[in-house]
Amino acid sequence: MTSSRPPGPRQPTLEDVARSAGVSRATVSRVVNGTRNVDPEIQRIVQEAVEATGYVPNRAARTLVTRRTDSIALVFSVPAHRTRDDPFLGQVFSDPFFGRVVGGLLTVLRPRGVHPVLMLADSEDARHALVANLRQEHIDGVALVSIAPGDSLPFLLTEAGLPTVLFARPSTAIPISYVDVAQQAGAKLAAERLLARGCRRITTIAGPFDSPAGQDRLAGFREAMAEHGHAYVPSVEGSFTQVGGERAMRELLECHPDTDGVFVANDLMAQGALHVLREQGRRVPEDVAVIGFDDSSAAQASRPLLTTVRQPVEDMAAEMARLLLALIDDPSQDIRSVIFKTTLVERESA
Amino acid sequence: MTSSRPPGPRQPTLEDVARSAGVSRATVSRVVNGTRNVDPEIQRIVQEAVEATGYVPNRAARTLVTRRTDSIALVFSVPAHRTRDDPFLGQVFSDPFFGRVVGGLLTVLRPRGVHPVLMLADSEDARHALVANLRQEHIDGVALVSIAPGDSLPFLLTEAGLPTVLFARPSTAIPISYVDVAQQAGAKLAAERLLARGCRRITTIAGPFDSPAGQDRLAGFREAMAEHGHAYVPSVEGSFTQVGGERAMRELLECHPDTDGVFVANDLMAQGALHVLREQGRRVPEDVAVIGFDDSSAAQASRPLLTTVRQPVEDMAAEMARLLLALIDDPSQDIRSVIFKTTLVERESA
DNA sequence: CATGCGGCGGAGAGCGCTCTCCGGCCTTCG
DNA sequence: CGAAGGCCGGAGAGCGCTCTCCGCCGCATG
Repeated sequence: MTSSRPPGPRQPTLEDVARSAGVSRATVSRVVNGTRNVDPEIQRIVQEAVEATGYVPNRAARTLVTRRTDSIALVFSVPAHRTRDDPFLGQVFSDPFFGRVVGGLLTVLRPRGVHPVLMLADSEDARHALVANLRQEHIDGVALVSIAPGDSLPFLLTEAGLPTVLFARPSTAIPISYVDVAQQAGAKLAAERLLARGCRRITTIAGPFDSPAGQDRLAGFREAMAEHGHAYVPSVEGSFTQVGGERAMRELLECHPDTDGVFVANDLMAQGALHVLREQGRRVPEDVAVIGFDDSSAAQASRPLLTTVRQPVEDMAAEMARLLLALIDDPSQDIRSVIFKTTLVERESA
Repeated sequence: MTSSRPPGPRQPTLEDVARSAGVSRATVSRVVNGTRNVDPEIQRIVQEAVEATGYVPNRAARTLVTRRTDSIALVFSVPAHRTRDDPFLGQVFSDPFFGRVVGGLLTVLRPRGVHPVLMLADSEDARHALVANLRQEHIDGVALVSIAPGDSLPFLLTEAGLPTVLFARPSTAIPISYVDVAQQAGAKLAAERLLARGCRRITTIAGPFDSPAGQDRLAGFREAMAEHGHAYVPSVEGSFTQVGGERAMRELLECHPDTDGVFVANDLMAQGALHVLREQGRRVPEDVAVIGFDDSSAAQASRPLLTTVRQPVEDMAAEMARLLLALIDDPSQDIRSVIFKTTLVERESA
């Protein structure tokens, strides 16, 4: 562990630039950071010296004094136990959702020169290690995507005083900033669409009951249905995975063979549901209309193309980044939540 | 930019621990890093002092002297222009492949306490900025996934003397370490499978001709077919995306309506191909057998389930991490390549 | 008993940067 | 014409850590 880099051609330092430009270190620093008025002529000279020497500031040195790293942690907090439907660690990341979050974050982070450091919290140990890690001040803040029910991380992080923003409402009420979509309103869009199509025997495949998204979508859907006189909507819980959706759809068809419309709480499950419907000879949307949630890539990969409630994941992630950067700039800032609107993307399945 | 953190309760430093334990800074450092023999009794005392004070080493300070960051860059280098089939930045990341690489890397990186910093190089400017960035010594090495044809980054990185490992063979010969699969052997598996099934009018949807993977899979497939007396295999170039696969499949069916077996150079395209085949009333595998490549999540999301050539992406990524860490430990090391075997995953489509 | 040597703790010099403080100069105003 | 104030560059003190060097001590060896 004591390996230092071979001496080699040492990187130029501020000192070198200063000497080359015939000014003091402080002045070079000021020019490089644009931090105070510096005589234009001197500025030019310094710029040239920087070019000539090929100087790049050393981040560690800068961080040591500013206590700023210009890095944030992008943490995915996931359940410790793999479920039947999701046996692999890899699965967490093979969900396209993951990539969309990253993409959205980067649109905001890159122009500001902030780098995301990827971290995975998949056990209670990992969560604590992570907090210790973050206390090493090698990160300015945390963008947390938690899909672990009853996750302790939001709490641990706020407790540690780390600027944190969540993707999606925390499952227990905690004073913490987050971005989310209007889940219930989204579910309502789905309900209205199904009703407008003339569906009368409507059922739903819900997300896990221990996830806020699962709860909200189900609640929103039921409420909207109730408003239209449908007092009761049969539902089956699924695990937000494709095979979970298949299993749920089978169960639903068994108990409610006359189903003519299904709201499925996410696209992955909806994709599974479509497979089962086809397998059982039901035409979609003629016999059974299907609406998903997310508008993920699965929605366009499925046949028929999935009508779904669009969640603007990239925009949400971008906003998460903005909130986080603001919070880092001023930690005393009030916590905030930003709720995004959903839209119904009408394709073929409903 | 001049925001310092409010003073607050300062983090304990080595100095604090040393004082509390009644020893010198150096000794505490030695205990914390396990770097030299220290009297067991003193070791114990120091440990306790560390616990008592809640000390965590400051990474920036450590990095400043060791020139080690314990972070690597995970760089995705992608084409500047979006293609018709892939118009969005987000798409790069919504490919499940991305997540699988991350998952594999983490299995090796985490136990070693190394963090991946996510970076995206999507333009020539971005690539140069990235190199400058890396020269700030805020990263020990680079794991590069390049899907940009003729990418300059592998060259720029080696030139800059940064420890680098590629995922997949570089498109131009460059002295650089990489991991890859035996693409041609994989394509051969597909060929043999199709032939064994009795397919006689075999065609293929190739990947982009300017990507090594695209070339190799096509070459390997053709060679294997030739070995079995099939001198010529009609092929259409696709873009490695689902709609690219659809387009290619349509074209293929138009020119070669008697096709009874198709090797598709990746699963995403194969998924598109399956849709087109169904749409045109061809049964899979009875009328047309289809084999994909990758064994990505798309293979299991499609119906019929896709028979495909498995690429052990997670294992490859893990090996990439191992190679990189070794290279970082000893930069004078010879460059190496590790080639993984493919296997045929037999499902329903062939 | 003198000498050598290995083991182990302490002292202190940086790593490269930022930032406060100071002082010189120029401008401005009484 | 003198004092006050503003602007801008330089000096220098750290930030928290590692690591080399030094010196002490205890033991083995001649």
